[in-house]
Amino acid sequence: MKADALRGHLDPMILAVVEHEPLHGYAIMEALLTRSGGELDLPTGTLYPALRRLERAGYLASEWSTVGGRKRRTYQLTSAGQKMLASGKQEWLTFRAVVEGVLRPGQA
Amino acid sequence: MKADALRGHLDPMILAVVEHEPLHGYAIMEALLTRSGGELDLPTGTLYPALRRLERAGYLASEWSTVGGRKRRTYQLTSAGQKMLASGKQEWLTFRAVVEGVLRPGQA
DNA sequence: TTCGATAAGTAGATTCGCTACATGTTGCCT
DNA sequence: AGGCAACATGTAGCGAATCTACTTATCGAA
Repeated sequence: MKADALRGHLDPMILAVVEHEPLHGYAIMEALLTRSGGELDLPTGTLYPALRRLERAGYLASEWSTVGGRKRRTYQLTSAGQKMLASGKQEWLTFRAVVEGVLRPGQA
Repeated sequence: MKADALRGHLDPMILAVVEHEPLHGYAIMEALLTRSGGELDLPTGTLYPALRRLERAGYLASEWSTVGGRKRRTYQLTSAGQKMLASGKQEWLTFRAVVEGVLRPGQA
């Protein structure tokens, strides 16, 4: 999968992963990897800045903790983040329809 | 639809539009608009540079003509472009599976 | 004769995912 | 004991592609 195919789609994906349970960065990476069937293996230089961006934008809130001697920053969805996620899901459906309307991927 | 959702997906869409008939830039814009149900209204500052990029990359070939006093540059798919389009369609399916695996857009 | 549609382009800004680097802990294997 | 994989977080700077805004030009209709 090409690098910048992700552009503009990563944010809702991150929000989706913490929708039902708060997770720390590393766990978010693992969740994305699992949910994508091993396809989405984000470099830390992508994920961590993205998380800070989402927090700065008010979609995530974070809290530090220490588990087994390791420091974790755990992120949870804010109510603004919930709205963002909902509209992100909707936008995805629109986007998918647009691409498939043009691409007609069923046809060889 | 957000601006950079398109990132990395525009190229195969352009190639798809000229798959069965060569078209000039303006007609490609219209075809994208039509096929996308009015959603994909590209600014010329996006489309024309993209076409030159695709030609430079060897996926499109162009030819000038004059129709009704207006100059047109008509683009057609090269054989490299055909391969690119085919793999682009395949990549789209992968990408869609990745996003939907993470997003689970059916769930509220 | 002005305006919308047709037609093609460039310059420059912005954004964000990437590579590469930096730091530190824990626990297993040899 | 030493080393290495996994766990955990982060920054600096690059590059590519889409965008806004602008330019130029023709044609037909109001």
